[in-house]
Amino acid sequence: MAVEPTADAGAATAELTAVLVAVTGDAPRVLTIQDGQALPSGPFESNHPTLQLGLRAWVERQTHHPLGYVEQLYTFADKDRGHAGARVISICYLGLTRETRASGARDPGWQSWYRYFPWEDWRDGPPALIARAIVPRLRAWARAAPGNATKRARGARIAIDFATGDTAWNEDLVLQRYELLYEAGLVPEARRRGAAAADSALPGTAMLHDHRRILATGMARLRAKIKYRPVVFELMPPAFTLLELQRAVEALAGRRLHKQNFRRLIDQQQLVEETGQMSAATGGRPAQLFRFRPTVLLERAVAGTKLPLSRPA
Amino acid sequence: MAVEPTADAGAATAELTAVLVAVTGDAPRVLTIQDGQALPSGPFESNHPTLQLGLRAWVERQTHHPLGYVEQLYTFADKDRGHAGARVISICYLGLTRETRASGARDPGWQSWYRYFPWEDWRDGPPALIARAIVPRLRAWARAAPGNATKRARGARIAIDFATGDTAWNEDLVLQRYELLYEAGLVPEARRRGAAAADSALPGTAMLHDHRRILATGMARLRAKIKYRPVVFELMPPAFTLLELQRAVEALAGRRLHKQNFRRLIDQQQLVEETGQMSAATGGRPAQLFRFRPTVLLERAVAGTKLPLSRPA
DNA sequence: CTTTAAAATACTCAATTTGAGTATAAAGGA
DNA sequence: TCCTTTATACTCAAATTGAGTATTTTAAAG
Repeated sequence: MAVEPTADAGAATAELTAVLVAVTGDAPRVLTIQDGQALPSGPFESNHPTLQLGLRAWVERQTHHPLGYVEQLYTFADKDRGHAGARVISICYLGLTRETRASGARDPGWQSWYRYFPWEDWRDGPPALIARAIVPRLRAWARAAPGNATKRARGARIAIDFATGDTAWNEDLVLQRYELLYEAGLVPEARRRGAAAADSALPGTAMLHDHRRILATGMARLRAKIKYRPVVFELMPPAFTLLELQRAVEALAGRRLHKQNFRRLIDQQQLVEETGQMSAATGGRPAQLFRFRPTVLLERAVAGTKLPLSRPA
Repeated sequence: MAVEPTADAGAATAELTAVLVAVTGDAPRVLTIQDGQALPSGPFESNHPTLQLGLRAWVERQTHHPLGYVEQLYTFADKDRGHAGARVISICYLGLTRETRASGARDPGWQSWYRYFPWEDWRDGPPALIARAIVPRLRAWARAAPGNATKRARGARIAIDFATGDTAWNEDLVLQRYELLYEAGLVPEARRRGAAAADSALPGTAMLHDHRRILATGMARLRAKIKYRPVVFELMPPAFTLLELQRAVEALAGRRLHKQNFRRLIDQQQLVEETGQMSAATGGRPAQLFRFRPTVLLERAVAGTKLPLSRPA
């Protein structure tokens, strides 16, 4: 077993793809190119010591944004990823960066990620399109399954992923939901492959190649992560109010939090400290401005930064 | 930004590396080659539709083991990974498989992972070598740091990773601990690079290339995962007693569990069902044999399969 | 100057979950 | 018959979690 790679057995081309996330106000943003149809990606240049540094340099050169937290997402090397012939290995990263408002001009590259996944935003309750468009079509697909076992299995997946049964909505299942819709032929990307022909389109913008799947992977990872690691920090400006922090988390998670409990947790964990300054109130009583405690940066590998995502509803 | 990859900008060679885990009795095993000095790896053959299928086929051909759960771990493409010249992209996977006892003959390829990380096994309390050998040397390294800020930062990392302060031992930090030892020059692998020269060796077998780091990554991932996903199942035989299940989890986590609470959780989550048969008792009162409920396989993407890893001590 | 809306802030409370026990039953071997 | 080993049944207190009420502070609208 195992072995020296022969000269060209594993020959391939490597490229980087990035899911760069920022939060502006209450919108979770992702950086796109080609009019919102693709994620930034490019060839992997081999003059960097590590992949991660290569990605950092590349992103910062392209976007002029400092990149806070970076994490590897997934590596795809599936056969028909568009390019025929030589296999392309695509190494995908998730990157978090501070609010983007460059200089007044809204950069069109930063899109709300709910543009691509409208069913993922439950901040104002269950999106109507789930009950109206998604579930009925998925049910039809389940009924059309070959055997009885398959029918049941599909039904169970629908119940779990879209909370139609007694289980509550689970915001982490972004990728599973996308894959379910893909298999059911409800997204246009599915048409290219062998899957069932795509029905009339569902709301939600498609992307080129498998970029929407990559975005789903990034969203799922980030949503899972904010529950036990203080990564939101990377998305916040140097000083912020607690409500702004809460709104940022809500934007990412796609659901509302209980304000009092959110604050209880935040100060139990001693993640922030007062700056002494107050915010230019945007309506009500002025709020204190906080900053992250410097030790958080070090401890970030550890503490259980659980966030009180509220339950069923 | 972004772009068509040019002809040879991202040229590279791809190889697969696998961390294959099994549990026999109370030993967590990992499949190795070259007399326990390396993880199985080989060139990535491009005639498979997806990476994962490629890995599966490759592993099953090499080891004649059916592969249960497979998950991508990490992709390395760092410059000086041994081979000079062309960059090698190494895509690493974690794979779980059933108990290995092929036919009586103990396969020497399956090694206890604590052979490589003796400080990670806390099942019989804190390993003596931590207090005796590791912490003193790490402290010396911290004292030798250039600035005061660096000294403090190193001290904090030691406290968190090796539970010297008031925080409890966190079994998930396998990778962080390895990297700390690496930076401190306490593992022989560090000698090759720029890091401080390795001291007289610490207990724990080293591996070739960066395979020990990859193993650490796999261990960390698996330890984190068993807490919220029912992946242990992939490691168990078709029928097993609850104690055997508990021992398997303990083997992976490297710590003891509270028996009664473990069982409470197991049946709250309805993960198993009785087979009706009893085990050939190994000493005491015979135990019932259980099997996993078939639905678990489907739901495995979901349920919070929390395991009661016991606290501080 | 009063009213109102938008927040911040301070508490309370019940239900669950968690960690850790004690007590008892069943089996086999010395 | 005693002893060891394991299974199994309960109990209990502490901590955590989810959800609520009540009160205060400010800016802006009327």
